[in-house]
Amino acid sequence: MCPIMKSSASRFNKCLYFSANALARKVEKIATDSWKQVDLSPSHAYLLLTVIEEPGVQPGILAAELQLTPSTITRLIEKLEQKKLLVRTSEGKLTNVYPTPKSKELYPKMKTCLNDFYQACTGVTGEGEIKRMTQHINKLNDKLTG
Amino acid sequence: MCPIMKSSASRFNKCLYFSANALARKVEKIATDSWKQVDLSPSHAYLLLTVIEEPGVQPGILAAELQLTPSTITRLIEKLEQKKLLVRTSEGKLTNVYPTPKSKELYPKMKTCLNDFYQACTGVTGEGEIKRMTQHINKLNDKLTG
DNA sequence: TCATTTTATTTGTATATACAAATAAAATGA
DNA sequence: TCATTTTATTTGTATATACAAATAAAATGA
Repeated sequence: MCPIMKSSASRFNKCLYFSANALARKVEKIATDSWKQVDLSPSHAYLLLTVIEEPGVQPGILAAELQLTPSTITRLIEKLEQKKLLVRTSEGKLTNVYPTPKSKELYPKMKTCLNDFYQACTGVTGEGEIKRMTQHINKLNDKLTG
Repeated sequence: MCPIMKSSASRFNKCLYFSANALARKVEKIATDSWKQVDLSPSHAYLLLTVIEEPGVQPGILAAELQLTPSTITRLIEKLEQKKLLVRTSEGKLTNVYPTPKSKELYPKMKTCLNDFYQACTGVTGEGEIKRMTQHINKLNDKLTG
């Protein structure tokens, strides 16, 4: 590869498929590092945060908020239940998810992780650019969902 | 959820982790649809395209160009070998990957898929915005790579 | 009121990808 | 020149996620 090329340069760097995937993987890695202190993967962490902040939230709501499918939400909840970080109660077809004392105890540390992640991102290119970027991506997301 | 909220709106829509992942999954889905005509997943398709255009390319080069790890490249190659779409030859520690007649025959159809994907993306928000977006993402990717 | 449809969740299974370790060849340098 | 280090690739295993089907409860409407 030509040494002047930056890392994203390739036959496909014009292609949104590559750019979007590469970005997601890199951000995933930064997030994974940030959440290591509490021994949670990013998606488990965000789900748990949501449950702590909205006790009793239902899986369907979690799916909508985290933009994941219901089946993925079920799998994440199962794992966190095993770790005694949350509990499920069922009534009819509805399920409510609640934090446990253990996870509530973890909450301040999780806030720190969230902040660490944000710092790690803004450290690379500056707060303004990350915010703008995130907004742009959100707007595109909305259009692609439409 | 407040009905005025757009789909990306949630407690975390300020978070690059969510935005980047959600975008990647949506783009992945559009790409998957585009490549269905040739019965290939997007990553298999892009790898195969690269091999057809650079016969003899080595796995390490593919990893760099497609921004995937070498182990993922090996796995993709194995699958495409099974489908008789490419072959590997080894000499010492180096491996060369070549297209087969079958894959060369597929090439024009693949070009069509590539174009379909591009049309599907630009159809949503316009060609200019997709190009700008992709460039911005690439720039951020480069910074995150260090 | 009860058959039908819709909604919420879970289960079975598959795909995409990565990390760490293994393998094996090539390059290096004392 | 040969022991050590580096490089390229593969293998074993794990994680994140989705789709389709199953389940089961609730809502609907004739």
